[in-house]
Amino acid sequence: MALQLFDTYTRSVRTFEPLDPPKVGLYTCGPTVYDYAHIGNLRTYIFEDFLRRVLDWNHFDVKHVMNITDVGHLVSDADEGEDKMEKGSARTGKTAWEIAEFYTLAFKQDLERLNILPPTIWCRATDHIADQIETIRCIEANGYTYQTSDGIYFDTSRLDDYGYLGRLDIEGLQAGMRIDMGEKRNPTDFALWKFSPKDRQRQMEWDSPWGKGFPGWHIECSAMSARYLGKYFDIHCGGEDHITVHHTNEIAQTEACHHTRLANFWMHGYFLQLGEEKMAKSGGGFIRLETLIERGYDPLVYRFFCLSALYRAKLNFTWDGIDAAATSLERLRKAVYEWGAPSGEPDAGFVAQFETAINDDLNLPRALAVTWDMARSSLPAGVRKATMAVFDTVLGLGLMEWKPKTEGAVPADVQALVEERTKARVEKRWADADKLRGQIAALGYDVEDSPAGPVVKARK
RNA sequence: GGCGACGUGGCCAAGUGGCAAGGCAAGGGUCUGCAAAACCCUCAUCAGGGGUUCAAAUCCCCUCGUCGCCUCCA
Repeated sequence: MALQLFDTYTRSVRTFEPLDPPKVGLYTCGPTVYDYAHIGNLRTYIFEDFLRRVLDWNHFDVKHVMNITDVGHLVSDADEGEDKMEKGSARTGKTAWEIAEFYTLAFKQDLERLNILPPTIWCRATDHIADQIETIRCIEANGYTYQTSDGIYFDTSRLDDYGYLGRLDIEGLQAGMRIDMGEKRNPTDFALWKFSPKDRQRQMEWDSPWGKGFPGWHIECSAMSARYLGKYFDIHCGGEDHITVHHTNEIAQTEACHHTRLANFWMHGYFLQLGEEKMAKSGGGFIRLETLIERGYDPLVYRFFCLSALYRAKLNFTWDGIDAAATSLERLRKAVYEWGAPSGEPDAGFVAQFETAINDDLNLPRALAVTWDMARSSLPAGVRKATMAVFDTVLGLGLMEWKPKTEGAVPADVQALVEERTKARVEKRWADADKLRGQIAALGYDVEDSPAGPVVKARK
């Protein structure tokens, strides 16, 4: 079955065909590095990783570009020019550059812990100021800009199909406006270049044909994607929140400059819901991957959790849900481990079922169901293992490498009790054995009898 | 105020016109001295109402509920 993907631009599932086979250009909007990523952010990167792996599965040659936004997105279009980087700087006393570096490293560590494949190319906004200026000049030369007292703006009324991606109701937006227009001509207009405030020095500012300042929110993606992937490439991804503003404006910029709609496919990951509301950096409920680790979960439990829902549906985060994922993943890992070494060919039938699921717009929940069917099938263990090796190239759960944890040293007193109990069991003194198990439990250890002898485990 | 999405068993979640995947939990069972682990079995008519159809969780309408976007946001 050929790969089918949902395209937000056309609001339909389409057969994916590269523009220039077998090459595939993939651009995924990266983080703004002014704070840690929360697990809601990470859900989107996990989705993009599944996409990347499914493209690999289909033998495409993927060039994956991810940006790091290390220059201030403005707090709003109409404000005084304060941005999140400078704000973070004021909060912590570090320079904006140090903050960007710190959170970039933290972000990359999160990706690594989640088994997310690194992109082919990382690119930072501050390394591409010249490209951004060049793109703005191009837009200006084509007549889509105007200047106000605080910057150069994109005139969205000049594009007939502005807002098509988000199916924006421009008049409706006018009616229910919640934003301060400033000097903008249309509510949907946005800054391409902002001037530095006259009364103070910004940490991040550059010279430009329009004066000293810094780039607007959306221009970096148009500029950097064009540099690395060309004016029109295969797939552009991001979170669902990007549909109506960020990606809509990227498309506007690129249409104004290059006369293309930037990407052939537009794909969006949907939000992780925390109880009744989305997880937000402002407000409560900021859960990081680190938070899960502190609570004793393997980071891959979160990846597994994301696997249980479609990328195109919101997913409810609950601790019960995480527990369920932890238990489930543990069982799968143990089973795969106990199968021993792979032998023979992967089972063609199950591989075909798996492929049908993932090629159907990344239906990972169904792929996971196939995985369980396969795991519990009557195939020889070696074949199951060989088949799982193939599945895990997409699942990315590290199933082939996993080993049961070798228990840390058990305290001598516990060990002594365990040995005493073993002796009691050999002599069939059951009451004594149970009593000893109780004593061991009181010290915080569980003892389980296996054919190979007792297994002692520290209680969580 | 405008636009949009969603509402499936105790929980998470597939399925979008033809007898409701999967995981977790729960109950029962096999195994075990007893347990644990593992394995097996059982467990839903799809928010409510109306309509279209031979046939609807799946299409249309209404009601109720929840959420997202419109402001930096994955």
